[in-house]
Amino acid sequence: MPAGARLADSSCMPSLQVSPASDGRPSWPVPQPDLPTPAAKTPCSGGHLWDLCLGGIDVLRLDGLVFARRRVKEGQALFHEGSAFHSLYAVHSGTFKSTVTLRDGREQVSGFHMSGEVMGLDGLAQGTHASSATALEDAEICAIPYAQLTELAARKPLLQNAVCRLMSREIVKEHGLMMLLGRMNAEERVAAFLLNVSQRMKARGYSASEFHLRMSRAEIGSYLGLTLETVSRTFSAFQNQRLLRIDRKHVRILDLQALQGAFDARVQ
Amino acid sequence: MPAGARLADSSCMPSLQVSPASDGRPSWPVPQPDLPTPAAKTPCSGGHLWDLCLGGIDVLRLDGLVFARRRVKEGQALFHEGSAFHSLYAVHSGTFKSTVTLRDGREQVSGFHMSGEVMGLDGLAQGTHASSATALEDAEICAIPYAQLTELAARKPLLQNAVCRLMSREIVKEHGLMMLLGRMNAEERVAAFLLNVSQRMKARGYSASEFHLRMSRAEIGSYLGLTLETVSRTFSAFQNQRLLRIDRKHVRILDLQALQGAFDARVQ
DNA sequence: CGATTCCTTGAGGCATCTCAAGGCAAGTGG
DNA sequence: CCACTTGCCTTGAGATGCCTCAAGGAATCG
Repeated sequence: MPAGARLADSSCMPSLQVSPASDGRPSWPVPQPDLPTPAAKTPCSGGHLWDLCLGGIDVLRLDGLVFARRRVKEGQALFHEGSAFHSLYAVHSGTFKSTVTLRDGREQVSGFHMSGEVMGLDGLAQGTHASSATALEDAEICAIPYAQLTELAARKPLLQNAVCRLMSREIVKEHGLMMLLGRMNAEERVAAFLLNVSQRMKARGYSASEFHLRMSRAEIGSYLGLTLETVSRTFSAFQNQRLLRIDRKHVRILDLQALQGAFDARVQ
Repeated sequence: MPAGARLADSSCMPSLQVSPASDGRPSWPVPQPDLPTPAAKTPCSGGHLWDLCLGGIDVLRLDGLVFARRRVKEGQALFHEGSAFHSLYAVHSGTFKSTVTLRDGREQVSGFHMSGEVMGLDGLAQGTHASSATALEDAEICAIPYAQLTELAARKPLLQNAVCRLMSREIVKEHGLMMLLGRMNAEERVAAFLLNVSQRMKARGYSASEFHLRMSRAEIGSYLGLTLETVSRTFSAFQNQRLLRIDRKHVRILDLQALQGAFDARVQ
C-alpha cells in the first residue's frame, strides 16, 4: 500500500501532515520565533510563547498577563492522564512527551513537544487530562489557567480565535500521524519522524541537519507504531545508505533530499 | 505488542479512546439525543444538533439562529480537501466519511460521521479544509458559517467553550485512533470498529446489536489501516467464532461481551 | 568496578499484504 | 427475459516486513 504523505513544517505541529497540493509546502507562514533559551527568568509574560504558536498574534501581551513559570526535571511528569484539567501548558524550554497508559501498564507515546508548543489541549473535552506529559530533559513551562484564558478570551475575540486555530492544528497534526500509522512502512515512518524533528529544530533557530534526539529508540518506536529494534535497524539502514550519521542520540542528516525521497519510495 | 485500549462511547466521537481507568467507562455523560429522523424540514434551528454534540448546551437555540440546511446525495462531496474553509457542518441525517488524498491519488479514510456530529473542524488551522467529506448515503447537513459562529461566540462565552470542547474531543478521539493504528492487531481493530459503530447507533436510538454498515470493506480497511481482504477475513473469523452474523453490510452482533474481549485478547 | 540502561544486530516466526480467482447482487441494454 | 457488465465481497496461496526472542556491546552512574 503505497503512501504519499508528505512532511509539512508548521510552528506547533510535532507531527506530520498530508498536503493536498503536490509540492507539499505548507500554506501558512512559519513564524520566526525568539531563540529557545529564555532571556528572562521571571514568570512568563505570554508574548514569547504565543508568538510562536498562535501565529504571532500578540493578544496576551496586550493585557500584560503573567503566567506561572515552572521547572520540570527530566523524567518528571507535568500532569498525569486522568488528573483534573485546569491549565494549558506552553513549553518554554526543553522537550516533553505525551503518553497514554494502556490497561496493562504499557505506555504509548502520542506526541513530542518542543519549546513554544502547547500541551494539554486534550483535557478540555472531559475536564481531565487524556494523556500524561513527561519531561525528556530539564524543562520550563508556563501554566496558563484555562479559567483565566476563557475569561480573557471573552474580551479578546482574537485570542479565542487563536486558541481554536491552535486546537484545529492539533487535529490536523493527528490526521497526519494517522496517515503515517495506517499507510507507511518502517522506513517512511522513521524518515518522516527525522524530517519533522529537523524542521522543528530549524524553526527554532537550530541546525536542521544536525541535532540531538531527546527521546529513546523505544519512545520513537512507540510514537511511530514500531518496536525499538525496528527503529534501530532503520537508523542503521539509513546510515548504510549514507543518508545520515547517527551516534547514539546525535543525528546528522547528510542527504535531506534522499531522506525526503524515502517517503515517496513506495509511491512507485 | 499487546493492546489495552478500550472502546469508550461518546456523543461525537467516531473513533476510539483509551481510558485511563481500568474499567474503561467514559467519565463524561452520554447525552440522550433526539431521534435521528428530523421532525422539521425547515432549515436547522440549531438546537437539535448541538444538543447532541455540545453536551446539551442550549446556546444556539437561545438566539434563534437559523442555519442553512442542505441535501447531499450519496457519493457527493460536501467539501474538498484544500478548498477554502467557511463553515462547520453538522450532520443532520445520513453518514459521511472524511478522507485525505495521498499524492498518488489514493485516499485514506480518517473518520466516519453520523447524525449530530460536526465536520470541518480541521479547516480552521489553515483556512482550508484538511480533508474531504463525502456522503456514504443520501444525507442532510446544516452549514454553520464560522464567521457567524465566531461573532455569536463573542457574546456567548458558553458557546465558545462548547466549541472548544468539541475540538478537544476530536483530539482525544484521534488519540484513540492512533492507539488503534499503532498497537492493535487486525482482530482488535475490527472489533473496536464494530463496537464503536454499535455504540453510536445505540446513542441514536437504534439497535446496538443489529445495524447496517454504510461503508465498504475498503473504506473500513482504509480507516483501520488494513487491506479490504483482511477486513473481510476478520469478519469471517468473527462469524466462525459465533461473535456475529454478517451479510454484506448487515451486521448482527451475537456476543457483544466476547467482541469486547477481542480487545483484551492480547493483554493476556 | 559492577550494575544499569540503552542500543545494536542476528535468526526465526508469523500476521498481514499481495496477487489472483471466483461468487453474488444489482444494473444495463438488447 | 436473458446476456453481459460492473461493483463489491470472499477466499486461497505465497511473499514479506515487522515482531519476538536472544545475545552482546557501549555509555553512564553509583
